[in-house]
Amino acid sequence: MARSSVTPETKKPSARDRLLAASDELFYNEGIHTVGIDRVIEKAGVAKGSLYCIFGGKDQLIETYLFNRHQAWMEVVQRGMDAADDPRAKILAVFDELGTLFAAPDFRGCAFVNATAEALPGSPEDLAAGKFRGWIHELFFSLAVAAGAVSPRVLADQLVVLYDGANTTAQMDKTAAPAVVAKGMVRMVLDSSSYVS
Amino acid sequence: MARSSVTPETKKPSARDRLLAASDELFYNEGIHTVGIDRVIEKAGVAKGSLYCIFGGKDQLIETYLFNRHQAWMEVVQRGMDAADDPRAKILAVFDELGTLFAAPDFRGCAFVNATAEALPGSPEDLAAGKFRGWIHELFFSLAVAAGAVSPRVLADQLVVLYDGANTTAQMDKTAAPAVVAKGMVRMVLDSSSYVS
DNA sequence: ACGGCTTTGGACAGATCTGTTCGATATCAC
DNA sequence: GTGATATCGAACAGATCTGTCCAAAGCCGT
Repeated sequence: MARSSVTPETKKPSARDRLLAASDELFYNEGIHTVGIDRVIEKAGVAKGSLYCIFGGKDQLIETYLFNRHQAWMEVVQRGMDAADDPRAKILAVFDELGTLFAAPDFRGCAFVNATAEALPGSPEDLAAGKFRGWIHELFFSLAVAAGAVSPRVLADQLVVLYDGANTTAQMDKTAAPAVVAKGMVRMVLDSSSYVS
Repeated sequence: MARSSVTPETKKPSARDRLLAASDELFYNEGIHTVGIDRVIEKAGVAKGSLYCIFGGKDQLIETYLFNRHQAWMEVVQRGMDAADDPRAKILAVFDELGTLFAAPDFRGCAFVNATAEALPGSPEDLAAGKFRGWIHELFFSLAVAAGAVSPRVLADQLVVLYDGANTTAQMDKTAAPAVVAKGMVRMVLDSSSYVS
């Protein structure tokens, strides 16, 4: 998944990349606190010493894991929005991307919501989640502005709730349907909010 | 909070109840895997032997913790709905209760969503979350039917997404506002869905 | 007051966790 | 090849975790 450094596509990935791939899968699937370092290095096929040489500790590994998740998801969303022309279509495209995300067999909810569930305030997980939330809010606010909504703040808040709702419902009920349900409500709030253009 | 057995209100609570009060606070605030048994028994002021005599192990303590959370929340919602007369008002009442929940200083999201974040499939947490989800869906579906919606299934699905969205957004952004935002969208979907009566 | 039950405190076992250390080995640039 | 660097393997330390055990002390109904 999320490659951190620019590694040539040839040969076997570096220890760092194998570590990141393994921690991504394990942390996401089973939870950050649930998974020990030993599980990660075993899956990555990397010596424990290398992990502490490369990352310095579990905390930094977690940080990088969340950073890469953030980065990868931003890129997916960006690509989805690029394929749409007008702001309204871009907003809907975000929820389309959510739909394909939910349909992935290993979907287990938003990594940041899950990390927050087992994070103490001020922990690396909490800080990463804060950055992610900032991005989400900026994304929907700028889209709401671009869409020419009379109250972009209101529209953005609604979109955030629908985004989070789709995510959580899909995770808890193990179905991709909430993406469609949320998209319907997105159309509703878009229609209810008056446009300038 | 959630008292499990019928204990007289006099004197100091039983070891079992102190254990449940402590685990409720610790598990909810810091996560289930994050908190060890020692923390729980220390906060409860109970010997470790008592815990294993009363509950048999951490798993059963977790089960009871989640069971009581489910029970307590059901009662709050029920009381809120009882104070409303028509189905539409009952639906809105659920989101009002969410609002006061979010405003509580120790709100940290839905206990079942958080538990699922660190739970493996088939674990006690996962099973408890499944029961909770069943209740949520039944609740909104029966309310949708009672409200005379043309497609109660559709309305119920929308309400579930709005419920989950309000919860998650409030948790992640540490604000009670999503209850109001969601309530606005609830009115929207209620108005869009045609009524028989 | 007595007997049954709960609870206590603390020691103990075994597993697992993070993190450290270090000599041996693989890899790669030159 | 040679040297620098990355990585390995494995043992080790110290903390923490769940769970067990048991004799002593407290509590409660009768």
